[in-house]
Amino acid sequence: MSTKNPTGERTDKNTKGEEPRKHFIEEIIDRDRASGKHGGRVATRFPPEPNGYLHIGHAKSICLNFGLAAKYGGTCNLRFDDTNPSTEEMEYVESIQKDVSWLGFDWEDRRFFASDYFEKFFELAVDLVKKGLAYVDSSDMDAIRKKRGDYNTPGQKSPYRDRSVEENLDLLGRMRAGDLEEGTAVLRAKIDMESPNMNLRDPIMYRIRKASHHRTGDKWCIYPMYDFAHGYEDAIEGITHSICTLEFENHRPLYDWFLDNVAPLASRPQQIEFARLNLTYTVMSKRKLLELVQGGDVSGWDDPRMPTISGMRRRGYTPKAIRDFCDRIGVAKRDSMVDVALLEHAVREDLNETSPRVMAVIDPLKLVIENYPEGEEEWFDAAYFPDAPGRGTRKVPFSREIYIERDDFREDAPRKWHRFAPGQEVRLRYACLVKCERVVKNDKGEVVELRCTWDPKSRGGTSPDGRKVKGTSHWVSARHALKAEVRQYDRLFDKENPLAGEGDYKGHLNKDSLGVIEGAVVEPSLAQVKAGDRVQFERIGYYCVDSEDSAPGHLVFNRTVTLKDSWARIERNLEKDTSASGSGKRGQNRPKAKAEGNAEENAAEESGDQITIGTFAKVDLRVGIIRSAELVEKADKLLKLMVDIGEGRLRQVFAGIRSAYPEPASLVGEKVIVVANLKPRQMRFGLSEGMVLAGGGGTERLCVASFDGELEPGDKVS
RNA sequence: UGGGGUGUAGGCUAGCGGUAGGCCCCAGGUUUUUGGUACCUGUCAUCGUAGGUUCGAAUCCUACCACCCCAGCCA
Repeated sequence: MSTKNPTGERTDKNTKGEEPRKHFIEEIIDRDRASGKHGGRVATRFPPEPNGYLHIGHAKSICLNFGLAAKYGGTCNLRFDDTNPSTEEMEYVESIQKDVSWLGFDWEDRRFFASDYFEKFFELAVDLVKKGLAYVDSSDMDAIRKKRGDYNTPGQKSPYRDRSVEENLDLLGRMRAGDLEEGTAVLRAKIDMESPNMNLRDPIMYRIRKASHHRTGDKWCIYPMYDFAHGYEDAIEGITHSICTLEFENHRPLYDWFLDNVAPLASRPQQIEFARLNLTYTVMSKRKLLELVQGGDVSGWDDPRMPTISGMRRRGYTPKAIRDFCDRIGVAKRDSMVDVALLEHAVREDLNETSPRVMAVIDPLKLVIENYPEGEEEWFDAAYFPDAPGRGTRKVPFSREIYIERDDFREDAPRKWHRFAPGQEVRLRYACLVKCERVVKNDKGEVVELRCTWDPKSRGGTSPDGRKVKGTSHWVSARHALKAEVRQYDRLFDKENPLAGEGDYKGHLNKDSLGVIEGAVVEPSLAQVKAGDRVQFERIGYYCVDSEDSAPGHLVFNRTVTLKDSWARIERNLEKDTSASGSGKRGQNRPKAKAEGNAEENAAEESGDQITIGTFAKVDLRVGIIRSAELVEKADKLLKLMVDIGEGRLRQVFAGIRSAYPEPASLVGEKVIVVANLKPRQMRFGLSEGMVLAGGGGTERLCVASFDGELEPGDKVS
């Protein structure tokens, strides 16, 4: 219902994303509280099965359940759903507890185990038997499966379905006592063998399992099934909202059936389902993660490439980043696959705030400052947080021989290269300006050393005469350098969805997901770092001291995530410019776009960077005369041009050349080159019916290509 | 060929009858002793499709289509 206030403004609509929007579960809770259900109480639970380590998908559920409790002043229990002794272990309950508290959530004194309720479950089962709603089926597994039917054929009743209550009670007692062997009998709920919902075709409640349970030992040899147990666990604990993932939607009628057919318990919980998290470039099922661990594809559950909480912790992720991520992805019911870039964004955001900056060189190249006295050294002040100098500084030693990043040097510098190259001056961060004078190579022609000179007046890295030095590089003094091992982690899989398509997902493991670099060097202030410490290696990325393998004499750093690298982007575009002569829109080379590229583009791609003359000939270039030119409002780069190309009408063209022609009137009368057969493009200001060729790039040196001479509008340009 | 769900830009997500908003990605720019950060700007959606109701539909109705889940003595 829409309501309007006296000024006519809608009052029930979300204002510009101010209030965090509510997801459907919060709406359900709001409704329940408004109607007084559960006395307004909110009680949730996080119910992991202790048969594996928690992963980022569980984090979503943890944040949801604990978050809801916090938001509504309720409680959230940690409950181990340990109803299957054959897969569960104490190791897992330890790790789960560690992960939940590390994420920042507190279950206080509410740690529960389903196994604590085993006696109660048995009572409930007996109750159901007495009501004629459960029976012992002595069929074997195979017979039960066959009689269950399938989607198109109803199931058939078991021959044991109509045993008397007495017989059932007796049999159930013997199941419990261990008189019956595994697989010879189960307790089943008597519901409906013809139900279109397979879950309702007399689901199994108890199976015989003569295995030792990690908590109850050998006390039991029958164990309850999930559907039978879960609702009761919730009810016993007074849970109000029992949140689980979508695949349990089909089980909800069962959840309700079990609750409705026994005497009322402490509360009547409601099951609500949401979509589990999927992340690009990884897998999320416990089974597959186990396979990776057991198959030796990773070093363990806490391998920093794993999407497990423990792996991410070791990798350097922060609890806050993970919580933020979970907030951003939202809660809904549609299947989705979240871009791992969003996760990376969340860590960068937190780490940018919290990680002190230090200098490290991953792939060292020696640089000798020829006019710096041998044997001398000086120590420069360097801020841990350059954007907040108050947050502390350290001293960084400088001397005649230093290491720089090999990647920061190019013998043949491309355009826009601001870093080391012959003859180019570069700033050494916090230290000084140096100029590369000479390159020393070995027999194989590899660069082994740079010979430079420095400007003593630039101490601290300042420019004494105000000369522009665009590039700043990180470095480490050779004499003072600490050796370090650096592990350059990358995505575990090289395919967005490793599960899609044919073939085993393991075939898509990223061969380069772990790059171990032994010969890195770091500044001496890092000598005392402790396991888990996080830093930013300036200009490179965020790193974390490995909690297992790092030691004072042997530092090991794990790459959490790289810094954003806009040089990589520039370089990509440069390559594209040289191969495609800068025509058309740049920067749309997302993987999808490539696949959907039209035939011509594909043809061009097939022959590498070159196109055939035939392809080029398809471009219809015409002489055009600009008849009018004006600024486009709300578009600071565009000019609207009306161009005559001899068609008897003017073409409207929007061109991004405003920076070069602040007074567009000067363009009127220019003879220019127009791409005449470009597919018209609908822009918010109107239709753009072609393109005017221009030279230069960026804002500097931009100019439309024009002709002099006796050319007529519409003349072909070749 | 049963049942249960879900469909809003490249990816997430809001919208709850008044004509699509946010975040990520991408592109460009300003500031910068990190090609980082911050800030600004921009591109991209006839809301799965087709009908209908209505002055008005992403929102209501109908039909269709696509995708996901279900035949463990797993959870």
